[in-house]
Amino acid sequence: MGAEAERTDQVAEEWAGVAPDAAQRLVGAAVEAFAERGYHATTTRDIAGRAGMSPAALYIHYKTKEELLYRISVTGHERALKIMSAAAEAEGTAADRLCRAVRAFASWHAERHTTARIIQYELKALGEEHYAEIADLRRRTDRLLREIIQDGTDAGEFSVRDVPGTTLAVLSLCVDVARWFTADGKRTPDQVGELYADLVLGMVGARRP
Amino acid sequence: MGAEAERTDQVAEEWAGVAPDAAQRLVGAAVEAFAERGYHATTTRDIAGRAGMSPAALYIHYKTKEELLYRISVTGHERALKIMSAAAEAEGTAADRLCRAVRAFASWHAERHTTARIIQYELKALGEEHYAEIADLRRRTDRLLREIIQDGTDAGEFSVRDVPGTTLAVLSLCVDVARWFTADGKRTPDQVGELYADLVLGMVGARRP
DNA sequence: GCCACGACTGAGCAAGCGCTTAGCATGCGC
DNA sequence: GCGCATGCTAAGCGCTTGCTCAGTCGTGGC
Repeated sequence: MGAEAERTDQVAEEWAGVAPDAAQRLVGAAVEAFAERGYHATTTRDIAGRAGMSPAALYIHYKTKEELLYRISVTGHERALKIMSAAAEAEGTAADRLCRAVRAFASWHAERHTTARIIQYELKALGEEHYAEIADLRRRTDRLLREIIQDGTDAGEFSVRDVPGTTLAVLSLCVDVARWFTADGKRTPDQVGELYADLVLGMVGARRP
Repeated sequence: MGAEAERTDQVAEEWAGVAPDAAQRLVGAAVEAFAERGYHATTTRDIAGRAGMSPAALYIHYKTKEELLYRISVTGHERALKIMSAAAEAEGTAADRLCRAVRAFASWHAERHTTARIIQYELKALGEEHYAEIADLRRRTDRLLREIIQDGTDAGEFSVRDVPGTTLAVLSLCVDVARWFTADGKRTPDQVGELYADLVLGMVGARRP
């Protein structure tokens, strides 16, 4: 199986919950097209074509092209938030939780770099109300990470001068994986997660031995 | 003077070398428009309008809309490379040079976040030949940073397990400043540079006291 | 005074955009 | 067998896009 088909399979799996089948194929096609060319450079004809349908079919399942972006954005942000909250609520020291959080968050941005690229770099293309909803999900993700870093700092595990600034930097580092990661690069998503967890522990002054 | 006019002034200053005046106003207008809405969402009418000219005037000074992006991209990448090479060639320990490099590189991405946003996030909109030229400038920037980190690791100043991976992460961290930085935020570009230099020294296991 | 020339505009072209509409198959309840 | 909802397509509408071109304006050389 070639890299192309593999990715298509992965995209399909990611949207397995969407029904009916045509709607699922459309959202999968949109993810691929948006990630490849950007939202504004993607045409509704392109999306429909990739899904094997006529341009008009798109509008039976989605009101506008922006709604497709919004659905992708909500699903992606919810998944990212879930990953972060799973790590935040885990047992263990702050260093354990930070390590888990960064490893999972960074490797998700590598593994699902197509979806991640869209949700991180096409925010401005969302409508105003949709943007506000997404911004709330983003704030919640940020707060979870900040709390871990604050906990570690309070407990003396970390040595961090600027907790909000460091939180911002760690999030930014993980998010930007979606920009540079490619499936044919020399690192697997897991390796990226490992590397990043190690680097971030260094950033907060709690490098593991 | 309002924030709007201030930014316009800064943009004008950045492109002060471009002649004639109309070409300079056009490239400044393009920087603002591309950074605000993205390349594909910006129309040539918008650029010309911001420069106080008719749509046709653009084509006297630039062959296509893509040429404007290319000029912005070359200038921006050359400036970023110059910043990196100044730090790389400086006197001092590897930690000194890394600190300088990150401080200058990150704060440039904050200070000139409009230009930086374009050159970092609109690469795919470049034509093939133009892209190849830009990719070369990027590789040179990467190499300079990697050499600093390699030097520090060889000298025992740093403790880095994966030099190319860490280089990628540091560059990614600095570059992504352009995505989240806004002039009305609570951090100045210099403060971002200071914070990031400190965090990166931690990443390489050489945190200053 | 007049011409040549570069800078610029108003009008507009061909192509492509997001999206709509009318109509056609298919499959279900009865 | 029939009516009808559903999922889809072919055609195309109104508009915007990047870009062009004929012509106007202001200016410097002679």
